[in-house]
Amino acid sequence: MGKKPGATEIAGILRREITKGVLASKDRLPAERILAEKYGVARGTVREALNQLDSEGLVEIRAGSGTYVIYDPAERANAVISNARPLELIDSRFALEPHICRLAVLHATPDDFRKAEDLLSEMEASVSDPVVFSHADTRFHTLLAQTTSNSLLIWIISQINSVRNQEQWAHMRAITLDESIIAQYNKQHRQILNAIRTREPERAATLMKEHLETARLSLTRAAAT
Amino acid sequence: MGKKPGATEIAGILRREITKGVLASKDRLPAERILAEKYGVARGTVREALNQLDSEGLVEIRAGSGTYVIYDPAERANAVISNARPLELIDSRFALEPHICRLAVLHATPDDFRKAEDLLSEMEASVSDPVVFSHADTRFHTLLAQTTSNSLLIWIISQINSVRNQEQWAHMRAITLDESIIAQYNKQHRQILNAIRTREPERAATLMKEHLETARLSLTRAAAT
DNA sequence: TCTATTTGGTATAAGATTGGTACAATTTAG
DNA sequence: CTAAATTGTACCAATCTTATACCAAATAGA
Repeated sequence: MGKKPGATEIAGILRREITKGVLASKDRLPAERILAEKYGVARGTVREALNQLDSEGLVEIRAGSGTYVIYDPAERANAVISNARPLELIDSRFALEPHICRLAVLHATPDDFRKAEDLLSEMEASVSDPVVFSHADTRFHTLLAQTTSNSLLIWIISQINSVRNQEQWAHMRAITLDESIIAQYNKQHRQILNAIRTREPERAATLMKEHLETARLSLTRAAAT
Repeated sequence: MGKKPGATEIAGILRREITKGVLASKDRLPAERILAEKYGVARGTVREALNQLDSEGLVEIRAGSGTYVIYDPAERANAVISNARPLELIDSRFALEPHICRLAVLHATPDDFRKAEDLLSEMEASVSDPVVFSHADTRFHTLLAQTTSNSLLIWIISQINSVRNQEQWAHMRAITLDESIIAQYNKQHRQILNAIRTREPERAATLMKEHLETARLSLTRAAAT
């Protein structure tokens, strides 16, 4: 595996150890000569790696003293996303997606409807395949966000979707998505799309709320099992 | 599976590894010759794949050095948020905050009300100081999000609020926040808080919508000047 | 306090590694 | 069959790594 680590690789190794907490803040790293021997590279290479981390603000190099970790893991916002719980996710979607439907009514183009139809077809052909359905479902809700042309909303939805694509949620899909549930979702998706097509903002928003309520119920039901 | 990978397929493999975080930002990809051997293709094919990723902005190719991942979700977040336009921000808040009010009705504690009262007092004492008012206003809306106890919503609102604290928005405040507007905001804030206190979710949500509509109007009016 | 040790800072030159490019032969797709 | 893509090869230029030596700053111990 590790044939010939270079400065970038050394920096990557140390960066991961720092951000993962293996090397805590204020810790002193081993001396450059020690690190060089440990990773089997020249001292200049270790030096270059440490300078990269220094310019990133991860470590502080003090001449004659050593190299110290200076890193505040609290400002790491990504952890919030990774640790979001299912009901928190649903509540967030409850806040966002009905209004996204209202905005979609205002901005949806024929091209958007064509793409949405394709996704609905794909989902309707996948009632027995939760994995394929779930992927198309995510793209459908993403598409609705994209029709708003609001980059901030699109980004927020993409962040929320990144949660759903994580490994821990695969099990959630497996226990909540049976054929009858998927069939119900498909029906609701089509109703929502129709309401947007006929330019009924409040109806589209209400249908989306019902859709999310269905999802919330299937979640709590599964959790009770 | 491994039939005959072409340049597009190689690019797809690497793209997934990058976006899924297997290859983190600043990491160096294996040398073209290594990748060619790994995937069983010629170096030219790997080269084409890397050029695709380069034009997508996912990697940076440096002659004599290597190919480096430059895709960082966190940086993208900053870019999106920094470039958000005022009306996009209002629309996003329109999506989020009414429902946050509904959730606040369910979860608000006496301590939350006490903190909210403090902020209202601070804002009411700042009708002639847009800077102080605006700061307290941000904290008020943040507090509402915090009462939901939904870490995902709290994080989203904090991200949105980070926009409002930026320099370019100072000018926006200056031209939209005169004394009468601030007085109106204060009145609306108090109405919202009262609706939450009396546990009227829909009334709180409606009042929040009216509040945001007022903000939207003052924005468009200022933009027309 | 003074000294020895440890640590980072700098410089250098040779050699290894990497991407850049060109071209003809071959395979694949339409 | 034709056009495009892939392959295999060779060489070039840019960059990085190595190895060594010595200097300066900080630290630890007498």
